[in-house]
Order: sequence, then C-alpha cells, then structure tokens
Amino acid sequence: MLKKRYRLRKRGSFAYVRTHGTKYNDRYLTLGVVRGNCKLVGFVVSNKIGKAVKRNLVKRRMRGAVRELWTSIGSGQYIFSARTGITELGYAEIKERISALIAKACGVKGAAAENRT
RNA sequence: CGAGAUGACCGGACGGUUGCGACACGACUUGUUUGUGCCGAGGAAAGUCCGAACACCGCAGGACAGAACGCCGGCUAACUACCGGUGGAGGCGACUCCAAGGAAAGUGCAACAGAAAUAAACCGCCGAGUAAUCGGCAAGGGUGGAAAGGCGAGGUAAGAGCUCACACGGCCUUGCGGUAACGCGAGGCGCUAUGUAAACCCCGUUUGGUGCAAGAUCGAAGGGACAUGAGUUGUCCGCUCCCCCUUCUACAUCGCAUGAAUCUUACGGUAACGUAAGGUCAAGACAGAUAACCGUCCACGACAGAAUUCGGCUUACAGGUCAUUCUCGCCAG
RNA sequence: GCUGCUAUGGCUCAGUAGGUAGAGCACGUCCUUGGUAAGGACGAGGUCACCAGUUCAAGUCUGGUUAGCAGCU
Repeated sequence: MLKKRYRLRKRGSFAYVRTHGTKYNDRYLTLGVVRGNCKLVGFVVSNKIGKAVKRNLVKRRMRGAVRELWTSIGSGQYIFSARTGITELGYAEIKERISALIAKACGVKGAAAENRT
C-alpha cells in the first residue's frame, strides 16, 4: 500500500491537475498528469461506481497496483479516476491497465510538456 | 419420518510472504525518518423513522397556532420503543397480527345503484270506492358496504317492540373476582341511535429551535449605523442587548473515544429490567486506514464498510447451529 | 454527514376537503387538396414508481421500500 505522504490529498491539488493536466483514457480508467519535482498520486472513485463496499475495494486495488509499479513512475502529480464497470475487473486486470497508462504517460512526456506551455 | 411455531446464536477457519492507519516505547541523520510492540469495521456499521446525551441560539418566559401520541399495568436517563395482560382479527393447532379514546358536543362526506342514504314508500299487503283515487302498513321483493336490531309466538283489516318469551344484541343499576383494562353473574328498561375521527373536530397527555459541517480558540477587507436593527420556531405578548451585515483567506488544535459501556457470576422479577461482586479498555480517520498473492480444510462464503455517542424501530441477507421447547399429520409398536 | 422535494399516456404537466383519470404536443385512420402543410372528424394508448394498512371505496389518507433531483460545506 502507498504511504500517506506520497498521496495527493488537497482539494486544490485535485482541481489543479484536473484543469491543467494531460489526460489519458482507458475503458475503465482515466489518468491525469501534471509534471513536477515531487511524486504524488491521487485516486478518484465517484458515487456512480457503486456503494461504499465496492468503492473502497476498487480504491484499495488501485493503490495496491500503484505501489507495486512505483519504481516505473516518473515524477509528477497523478490522478487515477475510476469509470463505471471497473467493479467487474479483478486485481490483475486493474494492474495491467494502470501499467499501460503509466507507460503511455511517461512515453510522451516531452510532447505533453510542450503542449502545456 | 414429514410439515410447521417460538426464542437465542454464528456470519468462513488455520498458516505463510508483501503492504496500510492510530497509539506506546526506543534509535539518530531531528522528520513527509526509522525499528519493535500492540490494537484495527457490523449484525445490521445501512435507512435516518423515533427517543436521548452533548453543544449553541442573551434569558429559555407566556398565550394561541402547529405537531406527535391515545385499552390497562409495568420498565427506562428518555420514548410513540420494549415487556406482561385485556379486548378484537386470523390459523385445525403451536402461535401470530392490531395507530385499540370519543360518532346521543357539533360540522362535513357517503359516488354509482336504489322509491328512499338519515331519509319513508317503487313493486307490494290491507281497507274504502263502480272507477279514478284516498287512507293505513312496513312483513315480503329488489339496490347497496350500510335500509330504524335477530328469531319465534301472540295480536291485527293488513301490519308494526304494539305485546310477550329468549343462556341473543344494546343501555341503566348492582354483586363477585382483578391494582386496572376487563371478565363472570343478577335485576330493570321495549329500545330512539347507519358508516367514516388513518375527514374536520372534542377530550386527555407531551412538545422552544437547530444540529458535531453543532460549537470553542486563532484573521483581514468593505459597507451600514444611534434607533433602526438584532436576539434561528408560524403569529402575538413579555424581556434583553449595543453594535450589525457582507465578502474573502486558512482548515490547524480541541470537540473525539471510560460510556445511562460491556462480559461473567449470584440474587429479585412471568418478562422488559433492576441490584451486587469481579473482570476488560477493545477503531478513531479527515482525499478518509483491512488489501494482494500462496497453501490446507469445509457447508465453497450472502447482505454489506465506523465518521459525535448511546437506547430502539425499519429494511437487506448465502448458509448454518442450539433448545428437558411447543403444534399438526402419517407410519409402526 | 445533515436537510428538503418529486415520481400520473411516448414527452410536458393538471388532478384538494377520498367516489369510474384529464389537457396540450406527439401517434393512427378518415375528410379536405392536383399534392404537402395547416384545419376538421374519429380513435388508441395508464398496474397513477413499488409493498402493506385505514375505508364500502385510495392517484388522493397513514406507514414502509426504491429510484431521481436540489440545498448546507
């Protein structure tokens, strides 16, 4: 599991990433990224996903996956948003999809930075 | 053996690796550090439907309105909950269910059907009359959820509680039993009275508002202003205050985890529950902590995630366990 | 976490002192026109979100459930 100090926690940070970040989409996940020196990750699981038990389960799995892939992530602020239907996936699938998104984001790092400025 | 009834309980287990949150004790590089120990979701944590604690609203006052409840007795911090009884309804039964005061205080409503709906005469019956028609009656028919008690006898022109009987219904008086609701009897009164109060209402009881995003501590700017205004309920009265309003920033610390707590035993009580003794401290976050993988076993795992805290209610739920428990049916002896 | 509101034909809505559920648009058939639109006539379409209760009778009254919407920060 990810320690608290590596997680994105402030309301303002979420708003910043959402408006200024580059987005990468998947069938079940959305990733928003802003480059920076520190390395912070946030998770969004909305009410649409399900009731409290399902939401918590999804959130835990996402955190667990990110922890295992921690070394492959570059510095910056990340937000993973869950989309409807994700409750049908197992842990392994979620992990695969997250790693694919991370690869995509880190691969086009330079281009994303140019577009932003 | 099968079908049920009632009450209580459990809610995968064990082991290994990696990982997360709070707390305690250490370490040194003194902080977004690290090591060890210990603890870490539920019977409903849910819905937010009642009742409280606690906090604030200057005081927490009054009246009306509004709201809730409504057989009796207990229990409780409190309650509309709970327990026991009474009455009623359902079931062959064990047993279950019931917002269960007042309809002669008043008002409203009762569609359609039906002659007529709180009111009396369509068909009908009887009498008078040649007949038209007039008078008497409410037994029978039919409508309706409901038609001025039921059934029998007497009585009559025909009929009618008009009169009488009833282990019938109602009202009044009274005896016995019960704390009481009420029950079981006795006597009297021929007896007018439909339903609806989960329609307004009447009677009785209770009730100030807002809710931990309550609130306490810590800022800045702008505007109004000496009687306006404000003081969190709809209206009014009373009382009080001198400052009030708006916007923005910050989201830290406290509130915040020992409590009407819970477990065991004993005693009292039919029970809810109470009393005494002893034991236990057992989540406390603020983008919000329980996951991933593997192995073994079985019934192959449902509903579902704490957010101020308790007592209830309601709703969801795979499967399973227990009881000198209770009922019905079938078979055998 | 807390507090409110709504649910009626395909769509937008009425329906207040319980008594056989209505309007507009849309839809179908016919008339009108050389044809279309407009207009006219007729018609179909409803478990009144769901489950119980009160009542002779419930869209309406009472309790519960489920969806959806809004506000408080």
